[in-house]
Amino acid sequence: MAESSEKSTKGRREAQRERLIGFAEHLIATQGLDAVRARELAKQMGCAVGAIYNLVTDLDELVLLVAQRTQRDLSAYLDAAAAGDHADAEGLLVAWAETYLRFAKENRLRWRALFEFRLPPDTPLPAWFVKDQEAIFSRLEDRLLPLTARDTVGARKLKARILFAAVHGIVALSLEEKVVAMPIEAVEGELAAFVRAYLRGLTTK
Amino acid sequence: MAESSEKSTKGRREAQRERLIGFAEHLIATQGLDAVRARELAKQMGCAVGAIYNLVTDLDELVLLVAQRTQRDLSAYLDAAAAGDHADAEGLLVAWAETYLRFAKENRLRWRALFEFRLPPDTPLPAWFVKDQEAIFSRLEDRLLPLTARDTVGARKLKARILFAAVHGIVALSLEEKVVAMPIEAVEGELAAFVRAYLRGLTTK
DNA sequence: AGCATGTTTTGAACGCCGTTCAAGGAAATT
DNA sequence: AATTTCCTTGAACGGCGTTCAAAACATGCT
Repeated sequence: MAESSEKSTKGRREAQRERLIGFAEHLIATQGLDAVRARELAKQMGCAVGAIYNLVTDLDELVLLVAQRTQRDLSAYLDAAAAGDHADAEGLLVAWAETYLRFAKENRLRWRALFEFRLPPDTPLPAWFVKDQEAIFSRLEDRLLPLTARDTVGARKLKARILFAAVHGIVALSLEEKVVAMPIEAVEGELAAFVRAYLRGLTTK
Repeated sequence: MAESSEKSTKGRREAQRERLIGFAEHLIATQGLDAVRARELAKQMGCAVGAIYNLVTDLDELVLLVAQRTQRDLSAYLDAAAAGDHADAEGLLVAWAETYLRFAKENRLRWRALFEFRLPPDTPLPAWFVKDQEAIFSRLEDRLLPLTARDTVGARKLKARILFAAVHGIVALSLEEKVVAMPIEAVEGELAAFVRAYLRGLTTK
């Protein structure tokens, strides 16, 4: 009957899993990565600690699932920014950089968790996680195309990632306050200039 | 008599502190930040757990002290790179970027710890830590001077930090393997081009 | 020398943590 | 109804950072 309340037992399990991810997401968003603790989650779920390990193998897996959601939210931000009109490819790339900064600012703890989590050494990122990441970068590659027309596909892929990494570095060090004298307000004013300068340098040989 | 073995009790305390920092540094260098554990340090020091808290208020403080050493080592790398001869300011800035990458590669865990540690929220970085950091950036500022002659001091300070942050982001994402398809070897080949492109873009209005 | 005073060292204990697992309960299958 | 399969429970395990009463040591004084 009611399809959203119980359904098959398999569907119920899946629903519980979603609920768990939601709680973890909320904990991360409000208190940071370290707040994801088994006993707290159990309390919120209304179950015993052990039950969590039926929905998820690890707390690490849970964190990764939240990270996936965060990546998707970021993707949505970028899509929204792309919807506006931009004179040229550079305009959109600049807008994306500023969108990234805004996303990080507005979702600080969740965004931070994206780079803070560690999976056991030599464990590669799972394929489902990488897939969402590719989606983000493929956008960048497309927009870099007009500016790097003479590059191979591989070289362009790399340049897209380098541009992202550079912008990320700027955003990260500014928000993390690990490096002094990089106040966020000042960076907001300079980020566009940075991207423009790099792109200008890319094209002027 | 023997001045290096005991001296005043105050000096002994200081020596023990150095020894402790050394062990912590070694743990970080070989096993990462999480390996800094009170009981393990006590074992290496040959004392009881509690004694550690006489030399250091926290494990956090200890980590910060190690971070300071790492910053200084990085400083030495940069100095060494500056000793070579470079045609122009750009040449040195490029060399520094590549030196930073090399430092991160050769001291991976220690370098990572520099950005991984967290002090309690709203705790500012201690002054003694900030001081060593300034030393690193002031170099950059000096070299950026010819390229940003028309900027105010503040604007140049910011640009120096932005350049560092950008390079750091590229190095970090490549070494952390959180973003796929940024293999270190490929980045090694592109980092100089990135810095050159940015600097070229900076000067060509 | 003995005693009193201050300082340092000790390690058991506290309150957390992630994770496991024997036991009991519920649901599905026969 | 009986049986098998699955899920849930929560005490228990080993580990963590940190504390603190008591013991050991050092120092100064008579």
